[in-house]
Amino acid sequence: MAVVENKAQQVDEQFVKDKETGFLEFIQAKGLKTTRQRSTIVQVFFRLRGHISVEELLREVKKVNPRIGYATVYRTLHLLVESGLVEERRFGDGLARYEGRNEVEHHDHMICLECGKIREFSNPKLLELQKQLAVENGFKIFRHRLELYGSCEDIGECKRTQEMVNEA
Amino acid sequence: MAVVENKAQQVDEQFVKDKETGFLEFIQAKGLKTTRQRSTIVQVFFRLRGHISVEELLREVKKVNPRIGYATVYRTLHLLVESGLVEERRFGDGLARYEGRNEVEHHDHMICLECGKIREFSNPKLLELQKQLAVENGFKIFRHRLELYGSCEDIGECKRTQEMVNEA
DNA sequence: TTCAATGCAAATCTTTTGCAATGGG
DNA sequence: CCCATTGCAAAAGATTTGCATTGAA
Repeated sequence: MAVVENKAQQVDEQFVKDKETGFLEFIQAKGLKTTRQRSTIVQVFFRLRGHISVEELLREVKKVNPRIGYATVYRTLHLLVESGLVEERRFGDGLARYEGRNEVEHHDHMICLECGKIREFSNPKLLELQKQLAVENGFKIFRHRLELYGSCEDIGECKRTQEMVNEA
Repeated sequence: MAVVENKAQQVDEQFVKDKETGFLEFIQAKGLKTTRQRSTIVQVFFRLRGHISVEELLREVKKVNPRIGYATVYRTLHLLVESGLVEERRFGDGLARYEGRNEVEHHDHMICLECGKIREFSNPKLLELQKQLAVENGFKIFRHRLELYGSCEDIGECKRTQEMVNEA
């Protein structure tokens, strides 16, 4: 088991390192400075998976360097978005979440209103249809966002999760 | 011209009255009270078109009754959303916008990042495809949101708008 | 009469900003 | 050395809430 974890960690570390390199290139191209704080934040961010809120990120960042505060995390996150490595999302609760780009090429979201689980999906026909509709309207798409809100109860996911929560 | 405006106003008033009735039914079904403020806010809201921010709504509401404040507008808006007559939307600038339901049955949005214009569109094939994808994932859709971000420059809308702004 | 609704101000929550101190290039 | 970056705290902006007063049923 320790071996498997090490393997996974190595893969992760390569992924994280690539992202960090990409960010440093962006930083340097803009004539900005590389700092310990920025490196820490970027590394911690790309070790996390999913849709990360600023609060979650700061909590993890503080484990590495407790002196880093909200301001620096916000500022670095904005740079990450500007660099194109990260996307900002807002799902309804008024608070931004951030997601590393290219974890999967592109995807949309199904958000379960019962259990809060967020599932990712993607479909080429959908992209094609969107592009077609844009052309019909003389509109050029830079990016899009599609969110399906509903319930994943049908496949028992919800109930299972709820029960696990209740049992805990 | 005055005649045309009257005609339009009459149609509007019928629409507004229908919405208000629907809201009062909801209020009474919940055992809540109908108040002057709530009527005012609902009427003013449904006379407006488009994607209305709380600030915009309050400004208009104050023209009718200047004593009404943010709190009541927020609270009434929440009731309207709960009643299903109104939908809340968030486009990226961190501030909620509200839109009357059924103005058009359902529609999605194209948001121009150059000029900020928001165009509505809708397409049955899109709905069909979404439903199909949901079924494949054992997911039941209650509602969805699709936003295309890009540019409407191609059809000259942007430029025209920009020039008008510059000339002003 | 009773209890929900209102209006105001204060509180909260997320995000941004000013500024003195720090530190990269 | 110079100027961008940091950390803190204060500010800003959107939304919610506590509470005394008002008003609908």
